[in-house]
Amino acid sequence: MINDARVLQPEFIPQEVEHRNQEVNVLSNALKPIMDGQPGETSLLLGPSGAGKTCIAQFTVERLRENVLDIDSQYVNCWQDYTRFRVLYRILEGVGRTVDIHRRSTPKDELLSRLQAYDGPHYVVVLDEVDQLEDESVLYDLYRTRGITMVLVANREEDLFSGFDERLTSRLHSSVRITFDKYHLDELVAILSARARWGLSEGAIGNQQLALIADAAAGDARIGIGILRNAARLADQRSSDAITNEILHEAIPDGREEIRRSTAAKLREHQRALYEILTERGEMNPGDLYDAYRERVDEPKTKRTVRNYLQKMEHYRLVVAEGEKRARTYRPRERPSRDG
DNA sequence: GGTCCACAGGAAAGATAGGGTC
DNA sequence: GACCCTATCTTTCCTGTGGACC
Repeated sequence: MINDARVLQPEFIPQEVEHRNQEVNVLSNALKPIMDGQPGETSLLLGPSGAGKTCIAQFTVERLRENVLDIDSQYVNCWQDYTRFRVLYRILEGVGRTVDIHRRSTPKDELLSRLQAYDGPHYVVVLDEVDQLEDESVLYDLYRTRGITMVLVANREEDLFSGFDERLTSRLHSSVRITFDKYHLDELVAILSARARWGLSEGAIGNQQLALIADAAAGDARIGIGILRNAARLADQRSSDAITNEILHEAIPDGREEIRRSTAAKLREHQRALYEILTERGEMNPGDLYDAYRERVDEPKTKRTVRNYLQKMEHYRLVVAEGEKRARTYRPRERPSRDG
């Protein structure tokens, strides 16, 4: 059933992309000056989750690397590397300059100085989920660093710029913007069909089943690929030659839920306790939530720390905070539905 | 309108932990 | 091993805000 499991992984970068030629062309043009030894234009990729932003950014940079001999590139997920130190560290890592940098004994200014002293080939840095950065000043520093071209990936422009200071906003306003829409049903079917062709044995899945997955994914390619992966795994476990409708009905809820589960799995003990309380009880006010949290854990953190945790979980898109001041409530973010 | 209370979130200080130096 | 440096996490203190109650 599964010939190549890599193509069903979310981080897989395909050799060819479906239905995003225009976006690839715009980004390629923004990066084109690099081919002549000039810096590329800062690019901003915007759009909803699963619309192909990350994939297109990495695909285009890879294609550039095939055409330019002297070029370095690095992908940084700001969701995981959200501090200034970690972003700079990850970028230096991309050019092998972290050998003697230690997490807790190297001042972050040293990291920036080292990056500014970089005199190697032109360096393209893809900063994914850039709206999750704790300290956006690192973007300004990177903007001013010679030899670095930034490709920024975010969901919503308003959310991104709301946290930036004027200096940075005015710089980024002149960047190349590429907006991604959700995939249409037939586009998603084509993407899934390609993945099935590359990763599964012939005849493993039919068009009707692909359409079912695409319909359930509601325009989100990550969810669609997740469902396909789950379905293939289930079929494999049952020694079935093909993914049937029956298998799909089992795989669809799991595929939708998988992204949230993997995010929740990264939470620390106290954060997870809060998240579990909210998923068990639904919407709660901060006081009740804190009381329940205190009962659940052995050594509870202070209210202020819990507020920080909740803020972080809101950023992770696990929790929704509604209302202000005394009217504030928290609830777990609903499962993605077909209605979006 | 005044007061109380619950809440958010900023600032600063303290605690913690990893690594370097002597 | 003691001490220093640093990033990161946590706590404490504080201000501002808005709803509830009188």
